[in-house]
Amino acid sequence: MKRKVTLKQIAKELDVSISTVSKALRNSVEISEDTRQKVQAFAKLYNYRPNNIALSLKNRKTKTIGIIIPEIVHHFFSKVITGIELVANKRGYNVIVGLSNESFDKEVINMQMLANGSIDGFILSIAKETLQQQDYHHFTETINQGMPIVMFDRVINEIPCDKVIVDDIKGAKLAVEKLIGNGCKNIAIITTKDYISVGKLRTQGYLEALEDHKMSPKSSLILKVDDKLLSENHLDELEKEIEQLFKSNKNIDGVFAVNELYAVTAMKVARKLDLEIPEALQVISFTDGVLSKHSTPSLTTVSQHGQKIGEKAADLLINRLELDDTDEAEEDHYETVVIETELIERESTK
Amino acid sequence: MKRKVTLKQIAKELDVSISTVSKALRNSVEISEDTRQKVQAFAKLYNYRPNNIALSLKNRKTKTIGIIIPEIVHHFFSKVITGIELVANKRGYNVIVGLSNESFDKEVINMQMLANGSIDGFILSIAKETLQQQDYHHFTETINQGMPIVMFDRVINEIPCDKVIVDDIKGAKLAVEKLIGNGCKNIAIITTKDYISVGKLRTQGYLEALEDHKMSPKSSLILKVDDKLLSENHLDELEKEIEQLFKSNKNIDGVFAVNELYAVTAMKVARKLDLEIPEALQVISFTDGVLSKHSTPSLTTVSQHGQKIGEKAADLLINRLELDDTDEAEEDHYETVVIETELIERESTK
DNA sequence: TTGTACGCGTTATCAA
DNA sequence: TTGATAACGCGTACAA
Repeated sequence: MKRKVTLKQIAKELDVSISTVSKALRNSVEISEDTRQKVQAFAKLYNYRPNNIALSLKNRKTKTIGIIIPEIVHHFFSKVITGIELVANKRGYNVIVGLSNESFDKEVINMQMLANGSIDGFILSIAKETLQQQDYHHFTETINQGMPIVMFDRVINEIPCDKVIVDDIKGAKLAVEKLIGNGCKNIAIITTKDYISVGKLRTQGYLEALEDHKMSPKSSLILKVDDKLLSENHLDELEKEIEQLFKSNKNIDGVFAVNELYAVTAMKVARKLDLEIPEALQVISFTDGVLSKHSTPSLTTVSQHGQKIGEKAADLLINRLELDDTDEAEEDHYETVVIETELIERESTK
Repeated sequence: MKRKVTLKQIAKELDVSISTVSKALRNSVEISEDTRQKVQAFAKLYNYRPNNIALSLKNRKTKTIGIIIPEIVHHFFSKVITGIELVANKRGYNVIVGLSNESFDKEVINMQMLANGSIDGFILSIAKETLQQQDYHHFTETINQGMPIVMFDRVINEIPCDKVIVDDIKGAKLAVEKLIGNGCKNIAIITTKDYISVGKLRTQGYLEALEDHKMSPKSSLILKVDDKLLSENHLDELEKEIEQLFKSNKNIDGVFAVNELYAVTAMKVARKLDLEIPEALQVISFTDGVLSKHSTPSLTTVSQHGQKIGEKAADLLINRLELDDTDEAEEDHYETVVIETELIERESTK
């Protein structure tokens, strides 16, 4: 077992100084052709690679991006990571992942672990618990220490950082307008409690679309599901709530769900109640994931382009990391990029 | 913007030496109660945290695990990551993720990037292309340099390292025997080409189950799909192949698919051909993911317990990393842990 | 053309 | 009880 070879070892072996080796490897003109050859040959033979950690310490940058997301078993988030990783690697960065598991404490701890030199900046989406508690000191502190953050999807406007979001309101409007255009008169929404910003915004889009078309929203058609029910363990309760919704509003002919799971579950309940899709009931969901594509019938969705979000977030972060320190104007100017949503029509609508 | 505070700055500020500060913070008895208090108060005020990179350089370990997987937008792999992250964090490690995107080159490059000091060891699942080319030098080289690897799911027996696998053969037998027990006489398998080791093993389990029950396998019932068709862009072709299978073998009454997508697609084709599930056709799939749970009908599956695989892999790796260097017996002894599969019965079987 | 010295932030050892 | 020094691996300014 040959340990990783260092400059020092090469130097000793070849009986030259460390800096000579270093220079020779970087093709410095200071070094004679002769020794350069010799050193490079030796280095190649022993498969020399500079130690990243030493470089990080020296350069005071790690070329690593920290990602903090609520969970990874989630089509949207893993798409975002794919996008981040793609751009990061292309630009010479690595990606280190922390999961908050929707918990405030884990989010804080994870950020602390990574902020102590392990990474150059964060890309993150905020945990539900953090959003509820509205305690954002760990973000501001991180930023104050000079470590940039890019937030995506679940963001806080007040925090000074770059952001990548989808236009949830517009996307929701798009969906609801599609239902209206298809002749739906009584459109229900299945959404989350308001402290989930995206849920709130999508609800807002729903309401705006109705108002724009002179359809007065009815509170009985707005189902705000407790997000505990999002967990796989509470599908039954979710079903019951939706069944209740359908039964007490027999005239529902359109459903807009703020995520795939709600939509798929709604379709399941509809089937149980013998509501034909899309004839008697049309369904549109936010978030274009695997479920939508492969459900029966397949779901019309508002796609958020998760990968594009990740790519954009990574570009924003790396751009900032590689800003000239002199450019103070740029440093103080934060961008909020909106990634356009897209309506993908499938079988659940006419 | 206050930069991260270092020992040096604290020392200067308090007019003591760096080593005094260091010791005071680690509660060394060498330091007087007085200065200890003073230093700790100051450190707390300025929110001092030791720099990870410096520690890594000094200790020659990073407390970071490198994960290389083919893709992350995949229920199984993200479950595994969840498991790894869980154990890693609990044991004080971070997790850095590289995606091979099923490409040999990206796998090699990613490993090289990380192996230069960024991490202490790898947990990985091998890219398809690597399996095809059967070029494993990057694994052996990494191991020879003293960096341990734990492989999961897609593994190579010949490589000396710990491994975590599911018993694909047994799992497949379980599934096929369930179909046989339910009265199926003509069971088809939809699998991958043989170079995908898990596909091959699951096929073997299928064959063994048939033979154990004196049912002679028919080659016409074995559909080996080109894995190009696994991509979302080629669903049509996949459907056609499966439709062809069903049409030329009208007596098929059971299908065992080696992954969810094949199974869901098979069900879709079955519906098109008016084959009732589970009355006329029963379907079982390997890999328990979101699709299985929410498809119509929901799928009976062989669950691989991805999270458990991740947890075990992380434990194996960290155990090895924290082995006493003296224990050579342990060092040379590699373990292969088999995570039991479990048949989860849902609506697609009787 | 080559080598010395320094610093990145930390800890361990040894000297004062 | 405190401080100076070396070392982890690297690159570079400067000296030889």
